Amino acid sequence: MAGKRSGTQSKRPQRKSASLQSGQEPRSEPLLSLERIVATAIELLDAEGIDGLKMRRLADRLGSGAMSLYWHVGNKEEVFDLALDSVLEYRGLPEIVASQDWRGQVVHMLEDWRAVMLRHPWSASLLPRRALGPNILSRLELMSKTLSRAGVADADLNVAIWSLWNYVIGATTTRASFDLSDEDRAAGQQRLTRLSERYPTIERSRLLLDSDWDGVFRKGLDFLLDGLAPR
Amino acid sequence: MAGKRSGTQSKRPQRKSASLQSGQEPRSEPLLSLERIVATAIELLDAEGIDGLKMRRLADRLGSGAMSLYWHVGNKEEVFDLALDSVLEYRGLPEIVASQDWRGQVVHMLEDWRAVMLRHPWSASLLPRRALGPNILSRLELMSKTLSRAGVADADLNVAIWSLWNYVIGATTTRASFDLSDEDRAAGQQRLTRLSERYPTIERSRLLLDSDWDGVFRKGLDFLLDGLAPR
DNA sequence: AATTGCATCGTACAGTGTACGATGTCAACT
DNA sequence: AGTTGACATCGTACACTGTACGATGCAATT
Repeated sequence: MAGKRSGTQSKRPQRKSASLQSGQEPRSEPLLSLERIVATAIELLDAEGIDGLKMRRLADRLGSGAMSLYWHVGNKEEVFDLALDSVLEYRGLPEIVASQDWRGQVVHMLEDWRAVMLRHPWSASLLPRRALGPNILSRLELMSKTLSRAGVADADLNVAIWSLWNYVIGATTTRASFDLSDEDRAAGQQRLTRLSERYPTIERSRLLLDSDWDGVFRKGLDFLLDGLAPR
Repeated sequence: MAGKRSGTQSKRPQRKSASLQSGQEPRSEPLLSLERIVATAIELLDAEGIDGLKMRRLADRLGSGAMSLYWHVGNKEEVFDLALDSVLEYRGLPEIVASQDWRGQVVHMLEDWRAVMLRHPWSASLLPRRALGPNILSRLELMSKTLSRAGVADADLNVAIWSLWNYVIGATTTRASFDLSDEDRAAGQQRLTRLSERYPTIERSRLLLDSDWDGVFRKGLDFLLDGLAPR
């Protein structure tokens, strides 16, 4: 086995989860905290992409030494996990959740999801290979509840959820991978037109060039929902 | 700009594409060749995962020095690109392609796609962040052609293709991320049951535990196809 | 024999994540 | 007041990574 991933609990000092019961402030500004680390990591990821996140650079932005981070965090992978889950927190709109239009709710939840991941393109390519954090699970839970209340039978529930999940994940990761730099984009287009005679159908429909991503997402989602629960 | 990605053509020596017209054997066994490098890289990826592919280890397996690889390959990223595209080559079954059952064809192509990516789990997490190679484009082209022949209007073609693509990508990446080591699996399950009171619906449907992945994939795909082209 | 292009390799370097221990800080207890 | 000990920060060091650069061998051609 080559597995070297550490479990959920490490034997590191690792910092206790919040104060036990001595409910007093940590005096003034902690200088370093999990929240600040994660927030700054997200900034850095947004600005520099997935390969731009280095522990030293993160520490620089925080005005601390590199090794100081390891008091709050077990390793770099944990930073990725926390950043990903943090970004995916669902700030649900109560008025929509309270409505009876379950289809509208589902569409809203999924479009919100997609919007978040497109705002932070690194999250799309990270999601497939990281564990499920609490915010991700919350989104799944909320979706389950909505579908269940909408009358989807328990037997079909898992199929419905996974289908929608798959669709969103696929759509965002694909979309994110097309959000490359202009340089890459130009190179890709050049390569494609050079090979256009080998892919005539794709070329004709201009599949890769001018797809209306938002519209395509919405229409495909409608098709999927039609299949899941014909109206 | 932090972009350091190289374009399609590098100014490296890089090896000419096949022999020009002096059609003679390169004497005996080339010891090193693009094909052998890619094949060995796939072996290594299968065995050690995405982080297990190091240039030195790859060279060891090939019985060569590390730097020798760079004659055939521009950089490590190119190895990923080649391995990914190589694995995704479609060995279509003519009898199925020739049939008139377009829905069967589509299902077959997508299940084959999924099977390939589950056989090489690293490919699932790689696909979202790499460029589209010729084999991937071929698969898209074949799908386009099939759907087009099936009577899907040009206006709906892109929606249909992207929806199916999204579904497959999402399903395989999700599935692959659940194919962790037993250790991780145990830790995840433990964490989930510990938090089960916060996710009652998920817990009840056992969404994360005993989903029948193959069945779910097939059923969801049927739903999607129903929506795309009601029978 | 000399040249030329192909292919391989050894060495070296600039980064990377992080192990380890030293050091500072502050609240609580004696 | 003095001591302790948990919390938090940091400097240094190391193993390991991708790969730039130049030396070296080798076959075919001149």
